[in-house]
Amino acid sequence: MLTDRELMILKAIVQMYTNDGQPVGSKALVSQLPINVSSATIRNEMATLEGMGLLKKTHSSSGRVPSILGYRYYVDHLLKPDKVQSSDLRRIRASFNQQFQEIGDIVAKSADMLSQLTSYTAFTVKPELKDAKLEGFRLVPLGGHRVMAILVTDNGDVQNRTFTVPRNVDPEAIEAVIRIINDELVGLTLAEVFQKLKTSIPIQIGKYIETPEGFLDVFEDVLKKSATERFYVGGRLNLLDFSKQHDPGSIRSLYQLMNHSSDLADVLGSPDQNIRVQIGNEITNNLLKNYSLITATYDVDQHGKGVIAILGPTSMPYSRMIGLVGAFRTELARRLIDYYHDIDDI
Amino acid sequence: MLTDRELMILKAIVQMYTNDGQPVGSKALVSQLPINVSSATIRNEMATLEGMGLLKKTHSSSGRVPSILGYRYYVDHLLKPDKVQSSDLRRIRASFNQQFQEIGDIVAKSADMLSQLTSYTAFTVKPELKDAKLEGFRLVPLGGHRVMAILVTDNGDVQNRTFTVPRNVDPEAIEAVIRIINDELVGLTLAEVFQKLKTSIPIQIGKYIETPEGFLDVFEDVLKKSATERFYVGGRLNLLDFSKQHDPGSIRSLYQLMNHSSDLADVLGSPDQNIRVQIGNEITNNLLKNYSLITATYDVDQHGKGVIAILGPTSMPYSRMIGLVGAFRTELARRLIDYYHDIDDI
DNA sequence: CTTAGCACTCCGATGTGCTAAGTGCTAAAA
DNA sequence: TTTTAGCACTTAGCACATCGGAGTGCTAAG
Repeated sequence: MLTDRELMILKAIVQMYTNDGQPVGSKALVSQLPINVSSATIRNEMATLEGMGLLKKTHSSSGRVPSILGYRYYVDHLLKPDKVQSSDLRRIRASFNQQFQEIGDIVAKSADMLSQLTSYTAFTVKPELKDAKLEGFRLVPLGGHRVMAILVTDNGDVQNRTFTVPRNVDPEAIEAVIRIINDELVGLTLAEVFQKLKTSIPIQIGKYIETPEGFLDVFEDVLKKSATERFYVGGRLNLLDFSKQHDPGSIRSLYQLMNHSSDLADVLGSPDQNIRVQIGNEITNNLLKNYSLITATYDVDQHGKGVIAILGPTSMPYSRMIGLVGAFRTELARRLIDYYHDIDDI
Repeated sequence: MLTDRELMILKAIVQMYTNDGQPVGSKALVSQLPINVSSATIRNEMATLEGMGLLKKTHSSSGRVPSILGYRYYVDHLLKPDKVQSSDLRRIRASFNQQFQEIGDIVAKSADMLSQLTSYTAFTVKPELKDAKLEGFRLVPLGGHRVMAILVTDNGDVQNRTFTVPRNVDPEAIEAVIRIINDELVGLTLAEVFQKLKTSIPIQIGKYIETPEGFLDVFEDVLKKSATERFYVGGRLNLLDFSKQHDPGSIRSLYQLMNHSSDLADVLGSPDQNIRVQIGNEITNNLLKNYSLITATYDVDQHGKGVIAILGPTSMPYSRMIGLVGAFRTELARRLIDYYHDIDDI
């Protein structure tokens, strides 16, 4: 168990180090502490904290720096989330205070805002409704041989894609396909839709069109879009500032990671707690082992849950960041609830 | 006027420097030249070339490096475009050899290919048809209060956007609006459409809807999308490799430039010649004054002209790059002509 | 338990010497 | 007149030494 003074020292070291990035020496530390002891005493304490694995040195005669464990302890026991600055809150609200036409726009904007407020890289994920249902499907002829397929799900998502119809397909056949899809699939959950697409639907469509695969591919494609295009990244460039690793190779891999939504899904996961802080090698993905990740869910009532996250250096000012993420998630949830209220039938 | 030997030396220096990036000294140079002279002779020649401003030194006793003027001379008089490697040609064709659903996809893919082939950053611009005509306009109800607006132009461009209809608007009014737009605007050039949107249309629509501004904004928004979403960037990350300026500030500004299509339009311009090479400060934009830009148009017959470009270091291997850009532009043009052939009515 | 004092360590800045690669110049050779 | 060998000179880059400052651990006394 840690003594009160040890706690105080650990806390002070984390805060000083996250502020100016310099290893903290005993002299500098003693001048900041509210107690009156000599630097030698501090040195003894720091040595025991180091013995417990909470601090470490960058070289044999350097000041102390928190270890991963030290950050962990600080975050779990010492930290109190900062109240978010009112100017920040105003910025958030102002950015939400415009007319958005799609959920995606709001969530994308959120990633940008969050990255600006933190100067780090931010991720946002649209709310996922596990049992989202297919609400509507349209095929709109565009002239020539092109048709746009539009798919609407009951969580408000709209996806579309244009495609070219082979010349030998009869317009009536297309009508029939639309009818089949609307009769058979609308109202089902996406999982059920995928299921039926593999089984009964191809047979039914086959009665009208010789090669139903083309159509089904398009349909499946749009469905998948709806399932995967949920991730937004803001402040990619900030990575260049806070990343210590200046070798181009790992920076590249990081950027590739950010463009790959399935990898992002792995990294972000679905945090069970409300706000999760992962530090250094606690993050499962090896590329991120020198960074810290703060993840939080936001809850849009019956419209599911989404995720927001920020990625920064392990030496980030956790209390400010956690406060910010906490405030942001409630603002975002509120905004989305408003949005759904506007588009839903009453 | 330059002597033959001076030309030979200039050419060799540019080629050696663009190959390995090291300043070229008289000894190294003499060993590469087909003529039998001593290094002292070369030194004298290099001194005169430097006097003419075609070469420069990085420090008082360093080897020579081409100046902007030297590159210019090389590109204008000495260079012969490389025949593109057959393996590269195969890669290009393979990447085009799939079914694309939209022109934008082809052009975007081109930016990626071009950046991969060159290891630089590549830009592509969709063909622009100055007098593109509005070919169709659709409003598709999506359920709830949402409607998708779709706009098709006769150069094959499709743009869409969903929006929310105020509750108090009558479905018949929407029908009327669609009719008006189709009667009055379809078939006109985009410029004419913009014109009418400011004048007669609001009055006509005003008969059916109290606040026509909302509708017109949406319509105008989609129109603008069609006009501005023409730029694609590939290989952004390559910039990290070939950029000498490692200060984060200027890298940031460059990335911002790349995300700003109107700035890109300025930089790329509309090259009058077929392939234009701009070196260093010849590029109008100051951020790019340490790079070189190779721009080329491609011609899709009656469907307009587009632009492709690569951005790399001033010390790029020009002959290979120019050969590549030349080949790529014809491949891309061919592919797009095919595409239009497929979607157009025959 | 605390503290002053001291020996010790390491980083970083500064400076030195050396080498390799290159230059310009000169005077002789072609 | 052009070319060349030779030589003095310059510079970057590297290895190496030096030294002050910031920090530590340890010890012995308070």
